[in-house]
Amino acid sequence: MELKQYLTKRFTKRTAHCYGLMIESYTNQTRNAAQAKYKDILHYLEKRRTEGRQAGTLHTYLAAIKAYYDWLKKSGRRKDHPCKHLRLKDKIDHRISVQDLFTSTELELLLEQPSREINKLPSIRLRDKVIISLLIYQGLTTKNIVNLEVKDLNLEQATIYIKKATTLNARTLELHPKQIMLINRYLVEERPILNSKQTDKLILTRRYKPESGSGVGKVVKPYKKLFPDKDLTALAIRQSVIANLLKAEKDIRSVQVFAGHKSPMTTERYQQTGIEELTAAVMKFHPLK
DNA sequence: TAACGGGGTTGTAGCCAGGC
DNA sequence: GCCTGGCTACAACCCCGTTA
Repeated sequence: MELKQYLTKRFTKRTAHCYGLMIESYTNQTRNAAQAKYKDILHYLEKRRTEGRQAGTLHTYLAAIKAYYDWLKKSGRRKDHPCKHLRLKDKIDHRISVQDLFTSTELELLLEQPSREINKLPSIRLRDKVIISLLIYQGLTTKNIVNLEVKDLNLEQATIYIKKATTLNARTLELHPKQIMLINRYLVEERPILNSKQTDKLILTRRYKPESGSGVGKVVKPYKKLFPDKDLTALAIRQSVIANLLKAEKDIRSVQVFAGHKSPMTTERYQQTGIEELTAAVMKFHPLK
């Protein structure tokens, strides 16, 4: 069995692809990689570490390398596994940088900004506003937004159904009063023009196709200049919504359901005590060297 | 020809599950 | 309850094709 075939069989398409690239990088940079020893693998990882790779990335590289030697062993090309029990000491930082998040007032500001205007193409001004509203009121991920269908909306009951994603639970969320009219206008005025291919997806591109995901980031990008000290992304908006909700409600369980987190541990990462908040602010403006 | 979207590539971060 | 390993989604970037 060839390596590519082995990876595809063992992992998902995406992971197999990533691991394939990482293994290629490893074998290109390691002399006689197929017969490499424990110290050769450490040397390679150290090299990546000095290049500034984050702990999470190093763990991913090691997982790919382990898969490579699993394949060599399984296919009879090698008898031993040089790094089967290798564990990295690099710790992955799971903390959310709460000091870089946005307040509810700042987020509402996004919805009040004029939309980008592009000539000679179908208007997507309302579509962009709908996307912004789903980010700042429901804290959806890009994938959540892309997967939305018209039937997931219930404007009469002011709710929206968010489908289950790989790592997030399904949930039904309330729509903000400001969204009802906005979404209705999008459905009546813009979407019929964009929907020449008769798809059920809610968010469509000006090329008449369902939104693939890259467009969500592009909707957010023009507003980055409003917050020069922070990094405005779709993900940062979601994190802000969750953190603000936790701050206001202090009820982890309801915030967990809102965010779609499978584990309350994930939601807890967004919680921050006053001391931690203060420390974060000090570190941001007066970093200790 | 400019502007845009789509798709591929690459590196990073989020999330979950399981072990200790 | 914390830590770690593993998987995958996301963001940034780039290039190419399409459209006006």
